[in-house]
Amino acid sequence: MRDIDRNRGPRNGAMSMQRLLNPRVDRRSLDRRVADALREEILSGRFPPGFRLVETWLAQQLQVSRGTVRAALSELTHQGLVDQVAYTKWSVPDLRAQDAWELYTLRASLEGLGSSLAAEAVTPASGAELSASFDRLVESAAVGEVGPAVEADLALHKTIVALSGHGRLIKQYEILEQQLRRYMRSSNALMHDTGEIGNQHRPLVDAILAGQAAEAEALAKSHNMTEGRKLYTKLLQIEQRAALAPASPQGKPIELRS
Amino acid sequence: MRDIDRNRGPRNGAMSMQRLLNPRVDRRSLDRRVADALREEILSGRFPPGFRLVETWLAQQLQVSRGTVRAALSELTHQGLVDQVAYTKWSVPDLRAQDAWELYTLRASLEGLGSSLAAEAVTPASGAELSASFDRLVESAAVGEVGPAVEADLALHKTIVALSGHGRLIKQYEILEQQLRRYMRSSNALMHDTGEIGNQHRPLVDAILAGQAAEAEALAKSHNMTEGRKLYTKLLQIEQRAALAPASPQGKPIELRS
DNA sequence: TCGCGGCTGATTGTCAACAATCATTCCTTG
DNA sequence: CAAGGAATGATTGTTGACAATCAGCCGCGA
Repeated sequence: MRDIDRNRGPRNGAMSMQRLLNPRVDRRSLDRRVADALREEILSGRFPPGFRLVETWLAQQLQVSRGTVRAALSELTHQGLVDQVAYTKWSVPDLRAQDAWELYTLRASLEGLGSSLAAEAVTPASGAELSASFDRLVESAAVGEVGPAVEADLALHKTIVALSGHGRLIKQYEILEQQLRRYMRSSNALMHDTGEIGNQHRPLVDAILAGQAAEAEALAKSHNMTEGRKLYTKLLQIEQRAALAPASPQGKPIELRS
Repeated sequence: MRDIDRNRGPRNGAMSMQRLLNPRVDRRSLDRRVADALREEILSGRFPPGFRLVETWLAQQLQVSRGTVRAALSELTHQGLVDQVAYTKWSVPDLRAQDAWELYTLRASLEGLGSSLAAEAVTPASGAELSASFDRLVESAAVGEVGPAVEADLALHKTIVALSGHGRLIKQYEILEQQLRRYMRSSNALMHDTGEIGNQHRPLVDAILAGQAAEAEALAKSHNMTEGRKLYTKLLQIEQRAALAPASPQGKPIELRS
C-alpha cells in the first residue's frame, strides 16, 4: 500500500475548463481517497478476511491522520467491506457461505428490477450501449482468460442496471457488486468455461432490447439464482470441510499460526 | 432539539447483570446517539427538506464536538437522510416525486424477496409472530387514527421482511423504511380509509403462512406498487403545480418566504 | 453594462492531543 | 487449583485548534 497523493493540482486559475468538464477530478476529500485505497486492498485480498484494521497503523502507512482513516473505515463499513466492533476493533469480514447466499439472492432481486425497468425504458441509444457491453463480454470470453471475462461479466450486469435510471437501485447495486467481487476472487476456480458466457447472457440482453419487461425480469432472476447457487454450494462445502478440522470448533474462521 | 445525554451509567461494577442481558444499553458511541437525534429531527419534519445542517451550529445545540456531529452526518448521508456537497454544505434532501417512485419500486422488489423467503421458511413460531403483527394492524385500524395505523402498517411489513432471515435485506429495508416515512408524513392526507387496511394485507399474510412463496412474492409486489403509484401521482401533481408558479423555474423546490 | 479577478466571511476538511474503553495478564483469595 | 478482580497496555472515541475550500460580494476595466 502506497501513500495517498496529497497534491491537488495547481492552485492558480489554470485548468478552469477541465474543472468544469470534470469538476470532481481533484476535489475528492482525503478520506474518500483513503477509502478507495483501503477498498482496493480489501478487494484484492491483500487485506484478507479477518484482517485487523488498526487505525494508527493505517494512518502511518498512508501518511494521514487517524481521524481521516476513521472516516474512511466508517464509509467502508456502510458498504459492507469492513466490520466494526465498537470501542474494540475494525476488521475485514469473513467470507461465509451464508453471506454468499445473501448477496446472490439480493442481487437477483435488484437486477430483476433493473432489467424490468431497463426493458420498459429501452431506446435506440440505450440499446446500442447494452449491445456494446454485451459484445465486449463475448470478446473477452473468446480470449479465454478468466480475469477479464469476469470483469466484462460484471460490467454487463452493471450496464443493465444503469439503464434503469433508478438512482437508489444503481447505488445499492454497486455496493453489492463490490462485496460480490470479494467472493468471486476468493474462489475464482468456479468460473465456468468462458465459451458459454455469451449464450448464458444473450436471452436476457435480447429481452431487454425487445422491451419485454416481465421476460427480462424473470431471466435476470433465474440467471443470478443459478449462478448464486453454484457459488453457495461450493463455499458451503469448503466451510463444512473446515468445520470438521479440529482447530475451528464453532465455525470460526481458521487462524494460520506461523 | 435537546441535549444528548452524556451520562453512560455507573462506572463501578453494579449493573453487570443488566449489561449482560443487554450489552449495548449504554455502550453506543456518542456519534451514533447524535445520529439518532438528528434522524428524529429530520423524520419528524422539524428539519424540513432543504434545511441546511451547519456543523458548528449542530455541535453547539447538542453540546458535542464538531467531529462527532460530522460522523453522525456522514452516517445519515449513507442512509439517504442527508445530502453532502463536499467542501460546501450538508442539507436535508428535497422530496421529489422521482424519489418516491424509486423508493416504492425498490421497496416492492425487496419486500417481494422478503415475502418469498419468509414463506419458504415459515414455522409455527414465526407464523404466530406474523399473525400477531397483523392483528395489531387490524386493531390500530379499527381505532381509526391515521398515525398509529400507519406505524402498524410499517411494522407489519418490517416483520415480514425480518422473517426472511436475510441480514442484508433486513438492513437495506430498514434504511428504505426511514426514507419512506419522510414521504408518508409529508403527505399523510393520502392515507386511505383505515377500514380497508386489514383486507388489503390479509392475502399476503395468508400466503406467507401457507408457505406459498411465489404467491406471497407476487402479492407483496403488487401491493407495494399500487400504494407507490398513488403516492407518486399525488406528489407529481404537487410538483407540476409548483412548477407552474413563477418563482421556481427549473423544478427547484419552493422556498417559503415569511 | 458585462465579465473577470481578487477579497472576505462562512463552512467544511484535517490534524494531533487527550479521554474512555476493552482484552489480557497476573495476582489474590477461597 | 479455580474464580474473581484489579493493574496494564493497546485501541478506539472525543475534542479543540488549524488549514483548505467555497459562495458571494465588490470593484476594476473593457
